[in-house]
Amino acid sequence: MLSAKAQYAIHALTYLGEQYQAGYIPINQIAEKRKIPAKFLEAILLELRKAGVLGSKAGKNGGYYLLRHPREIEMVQILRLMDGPIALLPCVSKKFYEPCRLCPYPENECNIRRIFLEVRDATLQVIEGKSLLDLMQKEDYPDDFVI
Amino acid sequence: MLSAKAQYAIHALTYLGEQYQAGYIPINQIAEKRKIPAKFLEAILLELRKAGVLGSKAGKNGGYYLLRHPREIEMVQILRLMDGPIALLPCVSKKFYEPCRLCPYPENECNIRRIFLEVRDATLQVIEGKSLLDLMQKEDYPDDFVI
DNA sequence: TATAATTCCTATATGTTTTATAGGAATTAT
DNA sequence: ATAATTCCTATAAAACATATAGGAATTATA
Repeated sequence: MLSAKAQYAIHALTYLGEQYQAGYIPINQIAEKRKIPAKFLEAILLELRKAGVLGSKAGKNGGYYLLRHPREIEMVQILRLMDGPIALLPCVSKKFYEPCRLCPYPENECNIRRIFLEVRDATLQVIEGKSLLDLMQKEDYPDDFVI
Repeated sequence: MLSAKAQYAIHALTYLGEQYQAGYIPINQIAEKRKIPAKFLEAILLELRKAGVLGSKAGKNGGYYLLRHPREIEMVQILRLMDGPIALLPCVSKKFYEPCRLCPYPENECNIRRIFLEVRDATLQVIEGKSLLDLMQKEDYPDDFVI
């Protein structure tokens, strides 16, 4: 399962995408509309900003906004950023690989590994190529709008 | 990612399957051969026994054994037993469903949900139908052997 | 029948991660 | 100036995962 953090991130980002006309969106508005604890959300948005997904403006009338078109924000990046590996086992992870410590035979002969590699590939097959736009409720996002 | 518990369970079960000639297998042997903390493993095997996956015999020369042919032990049952849901979101879980608490619009219109349903289905597509036998290193398990 | 090897069971400890909050500094619009 | 915001670091609280303790019950067999 995704962590609460990852779920909050997804909902916050889709909210930002859906409110694209509204300029800078303050944390509290997102928190209220999507029922996310405000201070926790603050930490999440900070992280998304540092990862180059969001921009922000401090001060009165400030807030957060998407740095790129939702089509250019990869779903898989958000998931990895928040929760780490997509794979179910370290030994089949693309980005967080670690060797198996448990069994004596070599990895490339392991049937456990082979099957969990299939699972990982099936998952990536679905989510690679998916963007924030696919997660949003809007069909009518302007083709070139970035704040 | 799978918990250590789920990984230990998988490795313990495949070990039991691979040692099918050996009769009752004591906890300590599995723990040693698969480098699993013995007391933790004990709790896991107990749970698998209570779930009807394993049988056990107490006393000298006792130990654990598979109650069914490895072909009849479903991978997906083990995963759910150890770690709960296969799905990444509660609102798309088959066996652990919970409604979404975050957004205001109805579930059947939610694009987040739609995509995570795709992910779940892709995962299940791979693992449903897979059995312990598929996870084991043996190709030559007798067609009808049960202890 | 005594002994050793095992599972059984419940409780608890320990550690780690996740989730959440606190609080003040810096920034900005008006 | 003031108010509304982000920024940042620290910490608290809760939950969960991992691991261990220890004695009772069971069983084989010497």
